[in-house]
Amino acid sequence: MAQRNTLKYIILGLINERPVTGYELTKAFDSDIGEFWLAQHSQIYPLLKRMEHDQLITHQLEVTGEKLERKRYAITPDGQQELADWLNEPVTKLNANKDEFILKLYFIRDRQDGRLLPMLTTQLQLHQQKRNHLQDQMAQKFPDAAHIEAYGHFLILQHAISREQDYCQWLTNTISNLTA
Amino acid sequence: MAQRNTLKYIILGLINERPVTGYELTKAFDSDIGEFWLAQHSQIYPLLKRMEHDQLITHQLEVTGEKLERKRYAITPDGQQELADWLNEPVTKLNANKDEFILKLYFIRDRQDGRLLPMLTTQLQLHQQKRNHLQDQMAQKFPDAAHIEAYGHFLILQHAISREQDYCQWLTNTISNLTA
DNA sequence: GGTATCATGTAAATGGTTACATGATTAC
DNA sequence: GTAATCATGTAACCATTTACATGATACC
Repeated sequence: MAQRNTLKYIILGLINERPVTGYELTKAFDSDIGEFWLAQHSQIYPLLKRMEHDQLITHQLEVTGEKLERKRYAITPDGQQELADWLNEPVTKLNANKDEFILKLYFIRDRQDGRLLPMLTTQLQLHQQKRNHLQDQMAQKFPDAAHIEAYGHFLILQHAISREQDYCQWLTNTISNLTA
Repeated sequence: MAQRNTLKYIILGLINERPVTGYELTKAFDSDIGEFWLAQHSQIYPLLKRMEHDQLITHQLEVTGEKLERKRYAITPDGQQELADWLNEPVTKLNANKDEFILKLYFIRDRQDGRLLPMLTTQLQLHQQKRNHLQDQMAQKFPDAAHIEAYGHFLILQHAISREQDYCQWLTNTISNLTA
């Protein structure tokens, strides 16, 4: 055995909403879900093939214009079962969230270290950008707070914003503490 | 090319503080740094061998009791250079922080979905435990707020606590919003 | 004497990234 | 016509996990 194929479940979840192409799946990781998982098309296409072989999904060919083909994948009953099993299986442990900036910080022992301030300010910019982006997404996708369709999507967006807010706050506090 | 070997730099950073054994390195991922990166001994021992071959580290044999040997690794000038280069190289992008619970949540569309509440409460327990653990660590490792030696270590612990605090807050709010 | 921990390795399998590769369609 | 985007794939390489394997030492 080796690692658990989480990507498979993400793909099942996305296809379960509506039939999609590999290209559309790839795009999904640029936004939304990309906050919490990443995947390139080179990982997605072969996995789709394998999942079809395992009868979790099927595809139909579509043609755009003269020749350009695309495969639109739909979920099978087996696929739906596997998705449901995954959703019902409780998450019993938290995995480390990998953060290269934090790792570097760990090795800065001295409060006076000249690298500290530039590291912190660069990082603050990145997280502020991300926070702004997420807030734009929220405004765009959930303009009406009273009528929320995709509730889970709303929740994770809210969580991501809160997380970035907290990250910025910590960085800001640390910077002002250093420069005081 | 493929993935960037971040573990190498973590190991260099740890060995740079003081000479350590593979066993001690493995233990380091159970606490402290384990918040932000994980590694098993099966990954560490071969990498140590490779790093020694690349002349980033060297080792000396120590013997405990009659026979039990251990290799205590020290950093070389090349290793120190490589560590410094890594630390100086700015972190210009944020990577997705993988969170399986959040992914599952994404696929729950309906606010009335019966799976929602148990998922949230289980997750709250996990994050509360983690927060408590981190607060214990803080009290233990940094009892005197005025005299902080390992400043980076202090900062990342502070950050981890703040992050878990925020996670718990979001879960608590979401739960009370659901049950209202 | 037994159990937990110290201590170091290897093997097999899979996950994931980067690069290579090709061609069609759309919009300017 | 040309650049951006749509669309799908493969190859090579490395990271990471899980399992297999062995023996010593410390503590009760």
